[in-house]
Amino acid sequence: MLNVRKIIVTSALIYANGEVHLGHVTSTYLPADIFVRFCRLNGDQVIHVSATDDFGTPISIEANKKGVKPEDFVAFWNKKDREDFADLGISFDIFDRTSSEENRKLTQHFFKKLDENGYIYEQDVLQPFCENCDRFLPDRYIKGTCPFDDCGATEQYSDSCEVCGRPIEPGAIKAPHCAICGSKPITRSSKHYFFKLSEFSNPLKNWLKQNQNLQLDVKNYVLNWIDEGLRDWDITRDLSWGIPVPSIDDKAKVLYVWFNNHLGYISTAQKLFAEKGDEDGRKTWNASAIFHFIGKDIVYHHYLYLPAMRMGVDEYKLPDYIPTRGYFTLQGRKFSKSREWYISVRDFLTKFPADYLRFYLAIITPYSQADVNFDWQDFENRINNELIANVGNFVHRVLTFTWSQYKGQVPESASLCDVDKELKEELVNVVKEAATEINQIELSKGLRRILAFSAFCNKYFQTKAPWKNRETRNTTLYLCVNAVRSLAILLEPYIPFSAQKIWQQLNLKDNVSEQTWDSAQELKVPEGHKIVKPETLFERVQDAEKQ
RNA sequence: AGCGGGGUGGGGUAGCCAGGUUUAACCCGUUGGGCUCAUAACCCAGAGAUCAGUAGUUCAAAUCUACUCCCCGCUACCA
Repeated sequence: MLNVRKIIVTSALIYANGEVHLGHVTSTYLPADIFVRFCRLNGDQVIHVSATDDFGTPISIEANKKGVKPEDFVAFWNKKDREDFADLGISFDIFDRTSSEENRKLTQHFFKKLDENGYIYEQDVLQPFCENCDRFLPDRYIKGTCPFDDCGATEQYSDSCEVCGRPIEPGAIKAPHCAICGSKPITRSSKHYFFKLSEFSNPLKNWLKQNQNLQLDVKNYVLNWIDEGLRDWDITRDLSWGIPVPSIDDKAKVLYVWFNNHLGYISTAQKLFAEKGDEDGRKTWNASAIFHFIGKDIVYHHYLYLPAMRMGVDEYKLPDYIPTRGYFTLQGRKFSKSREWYISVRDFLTKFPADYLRFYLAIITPYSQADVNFDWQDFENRINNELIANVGNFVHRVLTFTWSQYKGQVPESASLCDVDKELKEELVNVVKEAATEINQIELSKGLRRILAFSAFCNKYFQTKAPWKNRETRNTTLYLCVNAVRSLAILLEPYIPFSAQKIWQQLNLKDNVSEQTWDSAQELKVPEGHKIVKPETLFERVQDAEKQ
């Protein structure tokens, strides 16, 4: 292990105004976590970074409505999100917030640098203004009637209609009124800062073309976007909840959330490095492979704004990978909180173990922008047939056999027959092949490969029939117990809680997460080792379809 | 509308980017058999698909190209 890989993995920041739901988990947090856990087993120097995205109009409005300070509002969600992630086994090395001191500083630093380098300019824009509230009304501070004749829904935000789902052009909304007090806004001029995104068209194009790690479909999508012509980007808002624009004295003007939130990846990683005594976080950042896991709803921000800003400042390297996954649907219908068609992590965990969710989502989520459908019947089938009947069954039959026939002591191995040797070869193959898939972020394929190994083990056990072949059963069980240990390691990235349970039933030292991936191809459980009394690993799922 | 993704045995999917190594794979369901260590779990054998349609490229296409039909998603000043 001379060349230890240095890896920084970030999960897209969750907006601090609501609970973690299955959509977030599917596209971002679970894939990132599986990958990170694998890297840890693999001996890489890896950190998993995320944070809550604390600023912006919606938070400002909601805090206002509830009569609490935005600071307290986001602190509440930060705590709640942490708990949800922890219970799901999402293992962050640091989970911070974009409103941290570190991120404020870095954001202002970026603004100043971009300004110095000539990428920022001022321009007056006409903004809706509420005279009653004495404030400008950005984004979602305006509500009105959907302008499409066939819809006409009332009380819609001015940017898009929740009822018909169509985006609304600025200024097109009918009967506009202030979302706070309801009065009719007037138009007033306001000075805004713009980032010259348009100047980065060519550098962005070159970077996209030259980076071989980006998904082809996403890359083409973004390249098309660039060809249509990039517009400069308004990076300020007339709002008090945010990071102030440095060097101006207007407290009611802050930097746009999308200007600062992705800088949270860097500031948070640096904070962690500093805590570990590494004061030159920039150097470490630039020496690492950078992975930003995201959902396809934020492709623009991560493939255009983020790299352009880093290019403009030229201090922090660009991402190497931006694993992007698709939209989440529930029973074939679009996931939507406002239409009450969604499942939160918290709700799910009151009904089923975290590993069931991890397993199911991991196996149905491809490495592409294709949408992922959560179906309760399918969930039940896969858990019962692919997790329990395959993995659970193999582990359980081996351990209970060892317990009842050998009083829990792993028997001694004799010479290996061809079938035994085949099992040993399969062990080496699965360790290598699953690692290849996971390294390519093909997490679903990696899991399928491991399941194929488990199925192979069941077949092996059946073929060897240790319950009647007394002369070979010692060797059979010796190999099978070792295969169980290997499965625990291989499955740890996917189902860490269950993997640890298997580890404990095997009565092995330390935690399964502290093992090395490659050790899974070895037969490390010694002859004569004593296991503990096995217990059922998984409960079958019955009638998953409710809610 | 533009762009992107998809249409594979009864259901759900993989394979397609790097065409032949596939007699098209996997899970469910289904037919018959076996086993009884194991959570009605496990194993074996079988039935069932001209890979949406049409036309091409090629010695060879589910895989590449063009067009057509259907489904879904995205569209920057919305996190």
